Amino acid sequence: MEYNEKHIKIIEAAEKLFSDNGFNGTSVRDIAEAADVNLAMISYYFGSKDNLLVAIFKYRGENTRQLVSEMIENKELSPLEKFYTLIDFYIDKFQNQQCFHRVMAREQIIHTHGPVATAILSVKKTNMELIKQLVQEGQRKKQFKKEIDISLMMNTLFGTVNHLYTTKHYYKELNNLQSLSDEQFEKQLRKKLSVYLKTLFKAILTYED
Amino acid sequence: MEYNEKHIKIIEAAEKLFSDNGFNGTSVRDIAEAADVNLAMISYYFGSKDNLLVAIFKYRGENTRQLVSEMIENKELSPLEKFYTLIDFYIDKFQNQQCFHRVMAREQIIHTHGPVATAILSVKKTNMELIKQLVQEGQRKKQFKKEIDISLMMNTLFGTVNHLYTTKHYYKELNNLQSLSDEQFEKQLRKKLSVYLKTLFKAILTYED
DNA sequence: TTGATTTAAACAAACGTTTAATTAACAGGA
DNA sequence: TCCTGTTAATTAAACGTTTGTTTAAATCAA
Repeated sequence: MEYNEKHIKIIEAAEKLFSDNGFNGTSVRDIAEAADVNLAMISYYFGSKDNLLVAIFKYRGENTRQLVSEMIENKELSPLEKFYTLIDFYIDKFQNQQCFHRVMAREQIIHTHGPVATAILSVKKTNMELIKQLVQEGQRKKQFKKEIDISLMMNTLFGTVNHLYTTKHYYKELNNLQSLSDEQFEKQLRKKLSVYLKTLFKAILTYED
Repeated sequence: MEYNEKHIKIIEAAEKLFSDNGFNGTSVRDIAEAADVNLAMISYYFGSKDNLLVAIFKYRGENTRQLVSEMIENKELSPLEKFYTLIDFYIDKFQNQQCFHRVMAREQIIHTHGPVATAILSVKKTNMELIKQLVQEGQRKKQFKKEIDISLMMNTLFGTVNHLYTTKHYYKELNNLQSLSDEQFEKQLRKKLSVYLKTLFKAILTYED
């Protein structure tokens, strides 16, 4: 699917509104106004509001694979270093596309079947494969431990990052960080999370119990 | 707030529908039909649909504190054993109240302010305090390591359990477990998650890097 | 008889989508 | 360069539903 400027304007406006108010909490009229296009253009371009949601997932789901797989095939880094890079990659992804990930976090709960679920599943499958490769490389080189449940481990990675970024307003409150500016807070959060996750995953990957 | 049978019938019907279709994806008429009450009774009892959502959070947020704090004050168990009990407690909670936790997972993303956010924050504060006590006890007894970011650690606990249970249909697919019956799957998931999290948190709490 | 509960009906507002008319873009032929 | 035929893009208006909430009458319990 090719998207022109107007498609993208609509997609990004919808993404922001879905993120703030949810899919059903956003009207097509809201989107049209935010994207500064006529109401009917949304049906004309995407067919329906549901299809627009699917378009958002397709639009955002394209680039990831190549980036991650290039990084994994990098010969310079040890498996653990690669994993550290992967962690920072996902943190950056959540940080830079917070609207999208909020939409995804909400919609993946409801859509167990249908086109949205299919789009999400395909991204998850890709992630799973790539991480599996990386873990197996680490195990071959005896740098990771033998018994690693990759699926649950991914759940911890995405679950932690996802939960933290989608509910960061609670994190801010619980840690009395309300005085920080948004930028300061985001910067600090990112740094802390990065250090924390690297320690955590070093333990998961190497700690024999 | 006192809830009679009819209140609870409405609350539980709403919880199930919100879980399946989202808050804005569920009409008051749907709820009335599912709860087998007249449409107007919902306004009569709760005032509005928004208040009904708040009522769900209050209804479910009541019991937790006492259960957890009794468990933490139990003198028989070591801090690590207590933490293991806590993990199983939360797994059971998510497993037994999946509808509620799906609603919560979705709504906590959107509600950054207002009565829903307040209700959620109060539950989180309680959890945080109790876990903090437990971690500090473990540190005093030299069984846990010194530097532990409790807030991020909680994020991992809730993030992992939450993400896994709210997106278990993807987990099932990704691990080719479609042939399992729902009961078998749930049973297996619970067991695996319990073992996994105990290993994981033993590492987080004791592993010095 | 009084006040709480329950009901069917009605309310205006908002919803996603479609329609039919209008404008813009652009091709090929003079 | 201009005219013309055709398709694509854009618009305001309207469509029929559905929405959350309210009303006013009816039923119930005490």
